[in-house]
Amino acid sequence: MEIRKDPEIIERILEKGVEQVLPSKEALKSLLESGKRIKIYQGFDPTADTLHIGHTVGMRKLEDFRKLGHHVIFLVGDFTARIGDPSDKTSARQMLTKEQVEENMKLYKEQASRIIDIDNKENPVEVLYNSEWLEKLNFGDIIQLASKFTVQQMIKRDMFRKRLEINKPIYISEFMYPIMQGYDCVMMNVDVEVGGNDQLFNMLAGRDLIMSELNKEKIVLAGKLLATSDGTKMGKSEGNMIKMNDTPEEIFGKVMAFTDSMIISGFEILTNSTMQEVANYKQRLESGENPMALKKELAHMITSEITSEEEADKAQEYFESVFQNKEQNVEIPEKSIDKEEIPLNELLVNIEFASSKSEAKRLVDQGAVKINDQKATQFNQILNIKNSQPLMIRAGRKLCTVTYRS
RNA sequence: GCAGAGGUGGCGGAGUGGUCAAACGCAUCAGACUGUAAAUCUGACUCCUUCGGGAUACACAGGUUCAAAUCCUGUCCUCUGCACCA
Repeated sequence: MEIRKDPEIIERILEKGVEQVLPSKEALKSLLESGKRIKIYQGFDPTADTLHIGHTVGMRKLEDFRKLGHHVIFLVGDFTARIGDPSDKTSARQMLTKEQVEENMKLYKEQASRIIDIDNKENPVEVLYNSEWLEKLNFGDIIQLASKFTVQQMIKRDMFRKRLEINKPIYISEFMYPIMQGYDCVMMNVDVEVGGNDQLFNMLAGRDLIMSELNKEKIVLAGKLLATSDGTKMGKSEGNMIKMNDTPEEIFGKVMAFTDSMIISGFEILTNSTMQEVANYKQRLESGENPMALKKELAHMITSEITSEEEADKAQEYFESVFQNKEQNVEIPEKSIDKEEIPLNELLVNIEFASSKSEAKRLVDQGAVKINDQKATQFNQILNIKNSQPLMIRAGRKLCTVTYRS
């Protein structure tokens, strides 16, 4: 495998969307310029049934490394997912079962391949599962590993310290997570680990471990996190997180709901734009261009990179006509139900616009629900689905048409 | 192990026998205003309901009482101090 030293790609790896590189950017740079083929990985824990946009940050990095001809590993953290990463959790989390994890894992590879060329002919990405080695460890091995770390090291970690301060429990199992991640590094014998900045602690644990086990310096590349102006991580709530299996319309809409202060970092972190292009966007924004227009460009770009160009065009058209010009002669998402007649509140639950009938009722009471553009007032009114034109239902920001399916 | 404190809704945190589906704050959702932005104002925020109500709920399991988040007993868990330092 020939190793390329394309300065543009190297520059991008080192700068774009990068929070920090340890021990230093120079170290990584000289490694990339050495012509040696290096091994890079990022781990993804299948704790949810889909990857989300935050994952694409690291995947873009992996793709750049891959393009240069390096050995890239996409590690599925099927074992670690079951234990749970304590990062940014204020309280310990529920462990997942093996079945749940397997279920979640199914779509990961397909979704990742939208960003990374996993099956590339010349330089494919290796996909590994960490249960392969973690499952085999016995108690003796684990003690052996654990003895490489001290409690002092562990409680240096910000979130553990916070919990200590507010007298919240910290379980020993939570200390094991960084150790497992470190062991991954050792088993794969990697040179570089990529991850979000929230993973810094875990990644550093691996750095120490690989140093003592293999006498090798692993470089850690920590990516920026998409954050709002007040520093809170974006998408912590389910509703706003852009998932890889969202429809193009949803992706576009969710980007449009970004706070203005996220636009520039959105271009930097979530798209393939070059640093120069990002600087241009920043320039345009500062010169007083309507943030909304820029946000639309961002939304289009993100949507097309996750789905396709045509899908993004359609999503934009949909967004503009439905939400901006309030037109209706556009194709809107269609849902079908198998009931001939149904009360409104049940319908809202059925099409997942509300999670319970009580909630559906509340939405109606608050004037959030419209049927064919008429505000609905009766939460229990019976709708005839079978013998009518498709109904257009809107609840807050959500919109769809409902048809009968026999 | 001993002693003390404590476990309340997504989170923080009031409440110490009835007026508590639980103050207040944050988060969230909706309405108004907008650019599906921010800020602001308003409302909602367990579930079911024939919209009158009903059923669950304040760690868990029992008990006292007309009535319990609130009192009693047991269990589990957390924190602090002391002891232990294998």
